[in-house]
Amino acid sequence: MKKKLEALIQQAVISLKKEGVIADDIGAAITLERTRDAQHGDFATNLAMMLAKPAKMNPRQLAEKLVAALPKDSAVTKVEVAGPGFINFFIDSRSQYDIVKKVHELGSDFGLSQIGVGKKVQVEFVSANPTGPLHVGHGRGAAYGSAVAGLLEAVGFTVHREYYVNDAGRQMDILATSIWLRYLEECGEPVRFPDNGYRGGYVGDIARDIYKNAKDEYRCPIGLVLEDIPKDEAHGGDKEAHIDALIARAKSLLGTMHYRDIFQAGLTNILDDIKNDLQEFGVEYQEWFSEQHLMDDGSVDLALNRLQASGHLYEKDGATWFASSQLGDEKDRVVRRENGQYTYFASDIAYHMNKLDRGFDLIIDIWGADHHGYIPRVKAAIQALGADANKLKVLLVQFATLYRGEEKVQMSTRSGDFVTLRQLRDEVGKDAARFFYVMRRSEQHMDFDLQLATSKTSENPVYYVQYAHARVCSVLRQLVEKGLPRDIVSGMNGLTQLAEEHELSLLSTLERYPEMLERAALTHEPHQLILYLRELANDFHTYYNAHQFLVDDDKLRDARLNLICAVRQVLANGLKLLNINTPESM
RNA sequence: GCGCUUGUAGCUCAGCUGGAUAGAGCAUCGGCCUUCUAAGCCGAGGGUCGCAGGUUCGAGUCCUGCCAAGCGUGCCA
Repeated sequence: MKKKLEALIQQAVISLKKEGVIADDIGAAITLERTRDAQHGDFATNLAMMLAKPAKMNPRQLAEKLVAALPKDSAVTKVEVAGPGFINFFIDSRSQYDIVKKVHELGSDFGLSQIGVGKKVQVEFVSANPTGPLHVGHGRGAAYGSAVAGLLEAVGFTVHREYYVNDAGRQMDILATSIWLRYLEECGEPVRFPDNGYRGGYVGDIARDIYKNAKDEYRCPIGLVLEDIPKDEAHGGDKEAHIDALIARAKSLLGTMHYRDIFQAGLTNILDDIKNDLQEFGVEYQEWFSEQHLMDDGSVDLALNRLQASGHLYEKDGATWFASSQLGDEKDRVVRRENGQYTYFASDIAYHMNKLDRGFDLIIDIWGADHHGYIPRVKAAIQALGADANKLKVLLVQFATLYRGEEKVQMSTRSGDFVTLRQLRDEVGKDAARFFYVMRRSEQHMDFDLQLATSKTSENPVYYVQYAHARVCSVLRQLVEKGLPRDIVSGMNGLTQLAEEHELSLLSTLERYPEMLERAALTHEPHQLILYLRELANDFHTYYNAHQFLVDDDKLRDARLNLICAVRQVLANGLKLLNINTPESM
């Protein structure tokens, strides 16, 4: 209907141009929107006001001329000029009934569109370091990322969901060393745990597993481990130097093979946990991409060679720098340290080169908002590799600030003091967690009160939407219990009986679903979908309280049942897209 | 200091990319169950859209300057 009206308006503009009322060269981007107030009809355009100035005409006069030039259409009952120059369209309510048939015919396909067909999009999200279990901050990225991916798929894009596994680098060494020290404790060595080590209980769990299987195989006397190690922070030293020395010591005492055993035990264990966690959260990936793999297959070298060849690298102070400041970054960045090691950024350049080489039309990275300063350098890298920086779209997710009632919860991965995603799921369930996470705009700060969210009796909006779905199911059960017949075809033929205000309102909300979905997908804003579902549920609950569905009049009953079944279908389509359950009873 | 983001009802947040009288959920107050599930519905109160200018027919939305908060500003990841 919206597209139809836009076409009509376009024709009116063309004919006015032919008459010379408006100059040919005036651009006319038609903005047609649904009215908020029923007095303003169903759709309205501000076109006359937009064109008034270039056409040198009074907006209301121009609006009158536009209306006069508008081709007749049976679906449009009235067109009027209002206010400062709005053109309001009133739609024949009979044409609105078609939506019920359409939903019924298309079923779970209703709302899908084709605008993304033929385009490949990569969505990389979560990508938390495998140094510990996912916490509630990652949960938001997971819910948001999978919702964005789902939306893009719904409008036709081919979506590749990917998790970048940071399985190389210093953090992983710190983890491995932490595990080894816990293991030594298990062996009975009097270990003093480093301030900068990973203190979470899972580290000890992994260490105990290793001890159970290997006994003393990896054991070294603690005296040897600590010999000549610089002081830790608690003793007036530098915690970074302390842990780095411990890592080096672990490697030298254990030897390459044994060190790798510990390292792998940590990586495998934690990564499996993350995979399992996300799966239970309803998040699926097409690919888990290993950073180490980029190192091993020479991609990092290749990427740097390409930057070297195009003149974007230089040497200074013994390190290799990327001249990103020439491509919009604040300053140049080191890619290879003085000690010969690549920086994290170097492998990230290689990773994005890899993404580009895979031929995606659009690359979406979803990051925590604390990484926003990183965007210019990655975009610079993409440009330096000869690609269009606009191919990369970085979406930021603000971390949720956690509260327990009034008290703010401090979180630190290192200290192990954090609420895990799994804990959250156990307490509030997958559905509530997903819904809650995606309810707000992603770049918006979000206060997450655990007491409220973990309270079973809390007024959680997800129940509100699910309840509407369950209620329709319940009505259909009642129909059977009362032994009443249902004739879908007759109901479709009798849709025009649905003239109550609540019914017309539902029809128009249903019709909005596809365009809402398209917008939510293209703007990467799943909260639009949540908002819509709450609105649809609200319309339904209001209708439910105002009118009886299982009335004696067969025709009317059939029509109403068809309407509420369409509501149920759309609720289900939206909830499934968000991977939230659609209970038949509650 | 500089950069990015945010500032809307007591609280948590929407606001369709510049439109008509700024909305919803909690919370507060008042109503609705012998009738398809009250996890629901109806109603009321509650606002200097951080502040001050500017752009124009029209600004919560755009531009500038302040104020406040968060994050970033490593040869960390």
